Amino acid sequence: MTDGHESAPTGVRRTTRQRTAVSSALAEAGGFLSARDLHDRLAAQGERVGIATVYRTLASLASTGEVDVLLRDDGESVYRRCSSAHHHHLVCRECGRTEEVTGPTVEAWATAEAERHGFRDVRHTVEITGICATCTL
Amino acid sequence: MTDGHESAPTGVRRTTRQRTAVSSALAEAGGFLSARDLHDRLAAQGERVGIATVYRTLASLASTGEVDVLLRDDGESVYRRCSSAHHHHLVCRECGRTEEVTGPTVEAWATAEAERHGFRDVRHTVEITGICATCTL
DNA sequence: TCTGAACATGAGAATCAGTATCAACTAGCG
DNA sequence: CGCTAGTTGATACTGATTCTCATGTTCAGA
Ligand SMILES: [Zn+2]
Ligand SMILES: [Zn+2]
Ligand SMILES: [Zn+2]
Ligand SMILES: [Zn+2]
Repeated sequence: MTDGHESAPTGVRRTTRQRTAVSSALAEAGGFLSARDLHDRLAAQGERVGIATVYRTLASLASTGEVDVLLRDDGESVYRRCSSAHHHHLVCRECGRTEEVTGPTVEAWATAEAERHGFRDVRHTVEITGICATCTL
Repeated sequence: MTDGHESAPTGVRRTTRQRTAVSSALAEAGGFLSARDLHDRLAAQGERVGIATVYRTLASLASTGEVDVLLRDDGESVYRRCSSAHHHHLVCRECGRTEEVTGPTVEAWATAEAERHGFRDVRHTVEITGICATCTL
């Protein structure tokens, strides 16, 4: 772990067929998809991209804030192209439909609550789930 | 999948050495532990309980609300004996110290936000993390 | 106390998402 | 074109959690 004589990326991000494919497939999807879902979707449209590359690309997109990552209850991560502004999600447990919600209320509450306990450098996770109007019909 | 002639538990909950051991070990621990942690802890004190049983017991305790389950970022679940009243957690990212926080504010916000979008049967997850006072010193 | 059916257990196999390897491949620059 | 650093993907691997199923226990009832 002293130097990088092997091939540690130095910061250049190349454009490849695979990265483009993953990005646009994710954009077209609109909702949340797991890496596996995305891989299948790509395969269906004839784009051959290795699952490892799908994971790598998603991780990269997530680190730049281009996609949102959600850790589902079953432990699998799902991704979605997402506005970069801080916000939370309202997800339908039935059909997966997702709405973005912003909340100065929670933001303030979370911060206040944390400071009250002497915590600093506060972050938070808020997820709301329910059954959407369509699925209630 | 039509009837249960095999041995599907019908609702009776028996007391066994293993369940007692898991419950009390969890109570003694106080904080959040993974199933593996708990298994090791039991082994250390001479209690031989299969890992599968640890998982089964934890799942059972979680379903009755006797323990809290938290899905960590790395995907592993951690458990903790917990008051049954609805509340959220404020966790230190450095030492793991945990405070329980309740919030009529978030409760109301989450519900209102969900209803505004036509969602019903609303549930929510809220986790706040930060660096506690002790770790800041 | 004795019985037996329903429950529970545990060793090990199976699953499954995600990561590590590493040789072959290619984008981008000059 | 030709080189070099960044990329890819088949595949092995890891680590958590679940499944299998033969064997061991619990406890209501006799
Ligand atoms: Zn829905
Ligand atoms: Zn927020
Ligand atoms: Zn701390
Ligand atoms: Zn709440």
